[in-house]
Amino acid sequence: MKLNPSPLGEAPEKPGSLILERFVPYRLSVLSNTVSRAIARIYAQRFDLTIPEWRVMAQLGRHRRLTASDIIGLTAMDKVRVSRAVARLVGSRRVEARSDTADRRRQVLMLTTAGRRIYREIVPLALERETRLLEALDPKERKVLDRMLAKLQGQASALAPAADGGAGVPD
Amino acid sequence: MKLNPSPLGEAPEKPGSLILERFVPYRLSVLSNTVSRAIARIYAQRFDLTIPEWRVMAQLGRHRRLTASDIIGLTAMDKVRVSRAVARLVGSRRVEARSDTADRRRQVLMLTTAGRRIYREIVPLALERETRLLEALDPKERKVLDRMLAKLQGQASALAPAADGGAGVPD
DNA sequence: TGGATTTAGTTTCATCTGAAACTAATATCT
DNA sequence: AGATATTAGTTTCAGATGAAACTAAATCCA
Repeated sequence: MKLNPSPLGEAPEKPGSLILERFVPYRLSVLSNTVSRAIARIYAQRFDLTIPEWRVMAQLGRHRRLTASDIIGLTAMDKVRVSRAVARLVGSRRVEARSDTADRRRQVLMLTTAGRRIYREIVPLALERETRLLEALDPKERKVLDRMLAKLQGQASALAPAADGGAGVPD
Repeated sequence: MKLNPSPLGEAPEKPGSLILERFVPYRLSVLSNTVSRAIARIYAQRFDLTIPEWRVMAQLGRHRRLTASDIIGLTAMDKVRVSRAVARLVGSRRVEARSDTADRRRQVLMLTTAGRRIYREIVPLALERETRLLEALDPKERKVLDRMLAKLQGQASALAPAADGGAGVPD
């Protein structure tokens, strides 16, 4: 492994040349994968949960009753993923789906008792992982990170072509 | 879209509760996906390249001649991905693979003339995307981001269980 | 030397993904 | 009301993915 000095602000080797190891989109991807993988392992091993399932549970843990559409809006997942995650969670009796009498296309989702128990078990594990990750930073850096994540997400969504909700083209 | 104030450093709603939208691993994942997607679109549409293929080309663009193992070491991709990316690149005549006479398990890879032409075409596009993404930050923030990415990657690798080679434990 | 181990890279297999097509129900328009 | 358009959610299909098994070549070691 060789060190890779010369950060973003510094002069790159040659302007107009590309060094993957310093390319921010690449680094973000590698970091995000490493982190996700570490976390997914907990969910999968101990609870037989995928990340999309966990995201659904996390939202239901906070909001009590939501439709699939609500969850799509809240989690940046597409409807296929949500649909599948919900199906599995219903299958494993962690989520209950009641079809809404007012609008029978919709289903109102809630954690079951078992689901809630698992949710309460996972939350501290997840928070602990996050804490350990952020231990690498000092408190000031953590605040900066927070702000930067927000800014970058905004910029990235702006660059992204028409994908999810976003500001996209209205029709 | 609703605003999501109350950053990392701030008091969370309730200590011990988890708000996905503020959970750093989640935010990293969403951000990385948004960015990757925006970039992948360029590669795919204009050049019929996947991200793994682009990463291979990027390394060959810089290092001229590499084996698949070298690329694995350089890109945080596993050997399956590299193998497949290389196979496709050879198929599309963008990379040439010469089996190494000294060690016939190995193949030395290099960009073909066509590969190099495409590489030179992509580099400025990729850099331009990165620049636009980072426009959201001021120069100071960019430097901080660079440092943080490095720190977080280090920490994440440490947390990650035995996965890839990585910097792992030096032994 | 020759068997056991390691290394380089490929293939298999069982999932995961998402775009697009689809179904069912509601809302809108005339 | 009845046709048309939207919305909620599911299914299909064609890849992408990675762990594990596999092949082939090189290295180790007794």
